[in-house]
Amino acid sequence: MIQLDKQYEPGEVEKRWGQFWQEKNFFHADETKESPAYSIVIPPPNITGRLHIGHAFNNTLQDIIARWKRMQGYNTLWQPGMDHAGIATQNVVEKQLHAEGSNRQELGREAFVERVWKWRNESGGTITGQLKKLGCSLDWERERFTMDEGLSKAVREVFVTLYEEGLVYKGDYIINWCPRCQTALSDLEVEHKDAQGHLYHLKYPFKDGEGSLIIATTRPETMLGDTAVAVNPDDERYQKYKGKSLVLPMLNREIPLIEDRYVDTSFGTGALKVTPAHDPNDFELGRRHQLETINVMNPDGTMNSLAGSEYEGLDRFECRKKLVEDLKDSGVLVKVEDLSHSVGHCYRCRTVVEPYLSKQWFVKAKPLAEPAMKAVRDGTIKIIPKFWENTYFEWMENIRDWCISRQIWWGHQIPAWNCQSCGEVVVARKTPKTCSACSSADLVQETDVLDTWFSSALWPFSTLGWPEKTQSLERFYPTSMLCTGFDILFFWVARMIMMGLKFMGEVPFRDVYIHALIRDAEGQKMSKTKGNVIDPLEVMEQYGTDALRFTLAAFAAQGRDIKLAEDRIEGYRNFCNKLWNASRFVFMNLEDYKGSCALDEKNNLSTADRWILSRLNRATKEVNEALEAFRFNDAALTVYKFIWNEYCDWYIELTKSKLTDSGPERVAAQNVLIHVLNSALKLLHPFMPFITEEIWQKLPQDEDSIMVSKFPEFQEERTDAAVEKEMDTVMEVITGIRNIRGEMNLNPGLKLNVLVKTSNPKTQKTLQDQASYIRKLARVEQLQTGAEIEKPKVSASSVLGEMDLIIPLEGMMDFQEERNRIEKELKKIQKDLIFLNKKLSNPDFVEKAPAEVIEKDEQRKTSLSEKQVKLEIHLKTIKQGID
RNA sequence: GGGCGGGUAGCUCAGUUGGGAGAGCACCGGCCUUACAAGCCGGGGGUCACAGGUUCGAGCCCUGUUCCGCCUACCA
Repeated sequence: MIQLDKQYEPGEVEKRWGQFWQEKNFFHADETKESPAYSIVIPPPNITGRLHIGHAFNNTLQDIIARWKRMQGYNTLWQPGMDHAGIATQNVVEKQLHAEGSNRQELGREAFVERVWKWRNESGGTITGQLKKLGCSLDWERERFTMDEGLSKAVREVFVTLYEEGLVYKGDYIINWCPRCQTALSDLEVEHKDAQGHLYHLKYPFKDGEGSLIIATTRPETMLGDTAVAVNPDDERYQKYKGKSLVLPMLNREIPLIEDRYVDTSFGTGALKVTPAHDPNDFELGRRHQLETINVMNPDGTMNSLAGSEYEGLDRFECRKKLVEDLKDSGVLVKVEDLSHSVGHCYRCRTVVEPYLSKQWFVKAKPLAEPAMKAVRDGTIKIIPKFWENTYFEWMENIRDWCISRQIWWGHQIPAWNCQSCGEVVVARKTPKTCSACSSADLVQETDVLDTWFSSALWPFSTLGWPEKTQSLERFYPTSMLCTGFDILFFWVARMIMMGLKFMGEVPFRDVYIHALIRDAEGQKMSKTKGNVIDPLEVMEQYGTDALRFTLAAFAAQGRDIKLAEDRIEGYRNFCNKLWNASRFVFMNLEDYKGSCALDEKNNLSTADRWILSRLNRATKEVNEALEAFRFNDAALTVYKFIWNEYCDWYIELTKSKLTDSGPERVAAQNVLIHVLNSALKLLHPFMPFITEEIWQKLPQDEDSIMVSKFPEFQEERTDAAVEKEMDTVMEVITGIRNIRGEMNLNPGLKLNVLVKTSNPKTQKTLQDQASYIRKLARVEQLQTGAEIEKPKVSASSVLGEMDLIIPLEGMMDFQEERNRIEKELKKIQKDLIFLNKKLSNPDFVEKAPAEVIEKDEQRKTSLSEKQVKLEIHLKTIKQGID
């Protein structure tokens, strides 16, 4: 006989089954298998990453779907892998070097990249092990890395093709520059934060010495790169200065006054200093007016020689400080205003980003965005919840070219070579030996690498072997669903759609499930600096992985952020224990069990048996439907309620009386106990893989693992509405008795005699047939039913629909207590009746409401009235008892 | 500036076609009833942010107000 401990201990169990699944290779998807495929690619975590609660959430949801689909018989692939995370990883290794008193420049590019690989092989990807701990059924055999040879080949193929089609170009533009990381960033990689700054008003004198203009700026240090002042041609105030020149203070450079309708006459003074090398709008202005561009900063954010000898070498913010002092001293600074404005920061290191003119590579986005929008518009791709589609369209419609070059060393080096002889740029799939224009061998490869998101954009097909025509690609592309947070909707999802359509001619996935962000109990975003992070690994240690997973699923209602509170996790840990102990009970009653767990319909199934089977069937339907629609919380809650509130609270209690007998009823109960437990475990398995496997393996069955067993399916014919109704009656009586017991403060151990008066012969029969249940669960000695029952004077009673529940309490009646109870009930009824009467006497309602609604209310009114009458009579006798 | 999401029990949140609101935790009372005290039984608790509107009927649909959160934007 199988015995379980009194408490479920997750630690050892999780380790054991985690290993078992992998040894058995159950996570592997076979591309040669013909059964219908279901595929998901993991959002590749950074190799620098450690599992945080967001990962845990994201991957739990994917695993739920993967395990569910696998059990449904789909050839299920969940593709694992990691992202090389260019800037983040480079930062990590540079920090190490710094600690050693070295830096990457000292090491040189080749040695540095080698060092990063070494780091990655040794300590990169700790998250892989953590995902395994979480129970993720990823096909580890297929693990990919964005810097792998195959994926690098895909990157080159895509880059070169786009270049050949003119969709990749190189040029001088203002980009977002991080002076700390010393690289360009895409628009998306800049985080805008509101900051309290200053608006400096500066006086620029006219060259002819007659008067001056006041301009306003938030970044005074950029004035050193000014090459014009602009006003709006319609601005009356400045008409008279047309065609004049000004003198740039401090540097005494002559700059023209230009006119452009871009200038907002209502902001500041209506006069705008123009710095084409340090502001995107000024850059455009400069282009329109053929202005000189003067870049006054070094890549590290210090001022260069063009800023003048006074400022050269100073950091941009030091420069600002000194310059403002100097401007004040020389009378140029007219006034300083406070101004709150938004300032861009590097998303990797939080340094204030500098708009910076430099030569970069770009992807032309518009032509790629058009089909990507269409795919969502026509429903080829479904975004769930749907409201994210709006966000997607809005961004796509205003999409700008994507800056893809990064001035770092860790990443895919751009496959472009500059000919040192003739200046030709050679872009090629294979490293060229000679210049395509002049045949010189003097080629130097572009030093920049590609944005990490460039390779991520290819993930759904590059991981499957593209550009080779592999069977995996054939089998698993397009993938079925993508599960991710909204924070990377543009970074990643949109770009995958663009690239997938461009290079595969087909969308990369059908369903995109966008989940919410996990916050702390106060709704704050979790962050290390705030110290409010919940570490999933600690939670798993403390409460068990299954409890964490279930909590996350139960919280995953669509469209709302998740405030994670620890007591919820504890609650679901208790659920594990509940399930464990229910199973313990089942095993304790199997010592003589010989049958198979297959359900023989011809067995003498009791009412309770048939009831729980019917309920199981309903739960099964709901779970499948909920998962189909990615309503994880509904699915989780359905299983939870079924197991706890139906199987445990009622069915197990009901079987106890059957199990004490020997004979067919005991065997039937055993069969049903096992069958329902088995099915419930399967329903729960996607959410709680470990505990379900542990219990399931002990059940009599001959399959290898619950994770490859068949997921329950709804069977119409298993639904038994009649028996559910019967059980409802029984449960109603039991609850009614318990209620009286509780409210009358009767000892729970006290056996009671109970009378149920009802004129409905069917109900009478039900109660008589199921009397043993009522006796056992409500602690009843004698149960008498009939139409002509005389109510003893000293008794408590309540009205349950068509039944009068009467409990004689001679010698132990607390009349006052009973009176309170009845009056409370009557009060409620009166309130309801007033409401119903009002409603039903409203001619509009009777005239316009659907017949079934009126019917329902009429019935309610009738039964309430009857109940009222009965209770009033009862109350009268109670009052006599008091007197 | 524009857009989106949200305000439901003390707390965290469900509520899928509009027909008088649910869960978990917390709280109160009673139980070691031979699976489970991480449990069992019973109970109290809500002008569904506010104000209008549509409707016989609104937590749900429409308008406005307000508070919170997020995304987005080149006003120097």
